[in-house]
Amino acid sequence: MTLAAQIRLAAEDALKHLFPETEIPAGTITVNQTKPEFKGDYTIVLFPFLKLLRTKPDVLGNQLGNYFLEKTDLFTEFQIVSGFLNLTVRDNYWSSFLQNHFNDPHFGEKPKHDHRVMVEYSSPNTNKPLHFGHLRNIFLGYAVGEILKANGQQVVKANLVNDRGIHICKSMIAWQRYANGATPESLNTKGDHLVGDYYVKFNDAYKAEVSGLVSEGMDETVAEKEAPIMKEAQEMLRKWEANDPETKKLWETMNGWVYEGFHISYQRLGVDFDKWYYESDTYLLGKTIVEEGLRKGVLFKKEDGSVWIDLTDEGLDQKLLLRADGTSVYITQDLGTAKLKFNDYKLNQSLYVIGDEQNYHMQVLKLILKKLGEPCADGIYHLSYGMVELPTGRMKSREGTVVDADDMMDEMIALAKEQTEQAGKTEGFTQEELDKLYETIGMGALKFYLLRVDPKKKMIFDPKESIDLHGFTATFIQYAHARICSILRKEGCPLKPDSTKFQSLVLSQPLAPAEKMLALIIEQYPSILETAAQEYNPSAMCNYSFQLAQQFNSFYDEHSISKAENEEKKQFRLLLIIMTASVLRHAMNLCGIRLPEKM
RNA sequence: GGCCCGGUAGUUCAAUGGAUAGAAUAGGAGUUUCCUAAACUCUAGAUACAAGUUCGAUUCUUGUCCGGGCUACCA
Repeated sequence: MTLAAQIRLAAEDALKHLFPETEIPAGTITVNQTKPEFKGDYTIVLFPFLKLLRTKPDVLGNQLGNYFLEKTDLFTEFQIVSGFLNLTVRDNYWSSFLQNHFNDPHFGEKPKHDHRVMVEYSSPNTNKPLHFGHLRNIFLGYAVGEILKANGQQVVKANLVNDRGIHICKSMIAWQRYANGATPESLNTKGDHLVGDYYVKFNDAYKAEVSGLVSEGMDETVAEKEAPIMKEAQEMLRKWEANDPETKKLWETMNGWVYEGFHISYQRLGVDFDKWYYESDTYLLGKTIVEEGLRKGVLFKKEDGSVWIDLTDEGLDQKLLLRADGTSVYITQDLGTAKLKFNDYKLNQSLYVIGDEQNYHMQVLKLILKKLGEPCADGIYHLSYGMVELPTGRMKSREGTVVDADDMMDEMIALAKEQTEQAGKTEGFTQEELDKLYETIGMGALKFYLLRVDPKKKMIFDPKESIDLHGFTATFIQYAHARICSILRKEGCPLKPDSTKFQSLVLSQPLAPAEKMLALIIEQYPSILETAAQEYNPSAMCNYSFQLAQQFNSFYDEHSISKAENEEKKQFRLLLIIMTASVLRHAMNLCGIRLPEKM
């Protein structure tokens, strides 16, 4: 149990003893870290109890404080400052805490339990390569999955590939028209980029045909429907749905190219999936659910035969579920897929990492399932995140302002190389080690940059200046970690040392503020990890890791480890930095960020 | 029009209803005979506006203003 939780329990216990008549409502006990300008380590806020217990802050503070000193072994003293009870934690608490946990590479994790959750993320279309906006989704989904795992949940990471539809047909048509049989091999291109290029070519040709028709006097909206290339694409989609062998073959070939490209990108991004769903398998699902809904009277049929649900009670509109011709729409297949997921894995919960422009869609999806009485409805959670925008606004493929994901990775790694060389830190590395280091630094910076912000907030990305390797970055944390490793190497102390070595440590001298603060921050890690899981928020891990690295740097500057004042101090500080490194590694690893031992 | 989300230093981000609103970066001033200066120390700078609830509001409620998203028989 974390110290803050222990203090909360102790306070609860004290209040029960001191005021047996009064019931203290849950949640009224607030325990905070003491502000640096006051003496003490943790603070209990007294205000909420004053009215309830009809007492004064000084009186209550003294009662509580004395009770703690008498009944627990946690504190050495307390101060009362205007309604706040500031508690000073016994130094030996920190040393024994470190001795108990420094050797545990899983510090902060929770035991496994049988809560099954699926995290669906990435879910790309197969008509174009991944871009910068997708990266936020991918890192977020991966990190949330890992964070939930560390909290003991059974996680299935899933990718639902949108592999069919008119957009894919557009690429196929353009390829047929213009490619002359070109393949990724013949052009020496990544397959996803090749297919994306023909998607762009389609749009160019389409635009040209429309403006041609307009100049011949056709109305623009009519021209948009009548352009031959668009009609070809629609015809191709019909053939696909009719299982035309030739169309299917081309579709399989081109999708195959895209998957090869995606797999390279995913591997480089360091993310993985336990389950792949393909829309070509799932797009017909959902119709049976609709039929059942009709039988139950939850849905209704209009005169033309189309099927609807009325959500006006919930402040929403009526929503179409089946067209008049009986074909399904987007949300119909989502209903089916939602149920499929729960059946496949007996899930308790199903997370969808999807951009916030689909908030309404996801709300409707959940609501419909609820109205249909599907048990999976309650487990559905939309992990909504804000768009990544450029200073000039949204990225638009039509305007060519999309930042390609592969390019972005290359640029970051190049930046890492440049900065490392500039700082003259390449000595003592082989070329192979250097390349690995640049990748670690570049990818780390990219991931941290996208994860450090609260997911639900939209973020602005300025390709020219946004990404820095100084300040609130992964590099800062990586550097602190490398420094620790360097010290440990020189001290002949392995990263995961023998736990018997430090067992005899007893403090005879008071801890310096920088030492104590570092231990205090480390001790909070389990509660940070828990909160990050509850809120599905990896930015908590980033903020925390940065704070920890920052405190380490201050400590490092002020106190020497190798030349500590005496052996006792040296032992304590070694424990401190071993655990600092271990927690940093753990926290960043959950975000997919690696920390080098040397940089 | 309706619904949803956001508005905090010049900029990018923090702050379970708690003390004098924290960082980073850009700006100013310093630190290297000593474990990695990709670091450290000091300095200056912000809650859009107005009411309300509260001992206490960046946080909760309402209204106004600004920005974004959604509101398809597209996926």
